[in-house]
Amino acid sequence: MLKIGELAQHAGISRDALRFYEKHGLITPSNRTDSGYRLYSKSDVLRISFILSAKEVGFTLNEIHQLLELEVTKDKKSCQDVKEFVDNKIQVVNQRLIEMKKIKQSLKTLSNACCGGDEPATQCTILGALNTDNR
Amino acid sequence: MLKIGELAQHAGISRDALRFYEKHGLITPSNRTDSGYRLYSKSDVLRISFILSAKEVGFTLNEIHQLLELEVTKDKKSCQDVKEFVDNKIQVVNQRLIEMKKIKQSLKTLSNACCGGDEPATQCTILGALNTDNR
DNA sequence: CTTGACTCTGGTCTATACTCCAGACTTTAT
DNA sequence: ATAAAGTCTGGAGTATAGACCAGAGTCAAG
Repeated sequence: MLKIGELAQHAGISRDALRFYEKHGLITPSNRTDSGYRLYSKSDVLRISFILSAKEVGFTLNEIHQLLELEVTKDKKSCQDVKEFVDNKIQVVNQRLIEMKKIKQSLKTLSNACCGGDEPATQCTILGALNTDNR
Repeated sequence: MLKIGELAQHAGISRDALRFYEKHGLITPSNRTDSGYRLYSKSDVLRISFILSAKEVGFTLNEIHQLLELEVTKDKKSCQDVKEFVDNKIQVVNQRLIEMKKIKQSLKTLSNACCGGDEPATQCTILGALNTDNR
């Protein structure tokens, strides 16, 4: 069981962020000490790591909440509903993957076109790289 | 040359968003009519499309500004500086790509595990999918 | 030549995702 | 035993990315 500061450090976020997530229903510490200190279990750690991944990927806390909710409402929601929701998210992720690869290619083009020495970066513009890519 | 409403429609964003980007130095319309209407050129369109892609990928407007600035400051910044900055962004993108693929895999696992009929989604939890993936 | 759609500037308002106190209590280290 | 470090709740403040509105001017069609 981890105290909030330990989990925060482990996850690389602030204590306030953890309390914020809790306030918005994304996570509840498995336990509290008698004095009221939050105690986080191993599965809490997993949950936080999912939240952070999903955030990194561009989901809002609200969407992440919905994703996590699927667990809670499992008996009420039909599989079909869940499947539709999730499949929709997959499409969003796919679109982002495409954009991401485009940007990455542009950045790479830019980085490569860029001399690497210390001469003026006359060639170095992203839009230039984009144009180059588009040819 | 497009007026703001036309560009907005074309790009799928609001006029306000365009003016907002302008206020924050991400784009300036190439021209104005005598009466002061903004006129956007082809390269403005390209610029907007870059901005939107970069946003989709998770860059903040501030970061996008910096990326676009590379163009403006090309004579002041040495290539080495630009390269470092860009290479750093590439790493960020790579990290996001990894997270993205992980999430996508989890969502897929979830979607597949999910019956597809209308029985209760007893198996359907993301954390479950994550655990399954991690095995 | 007027009406409706569009645009202008400037300002206020909103949602999201936190951060940063304050004042009080708890735990840990010396 | 006491000081420092950590935690609690509640609330105010901040940054980002716009949305929305008012009042005034502009343009296009009938």
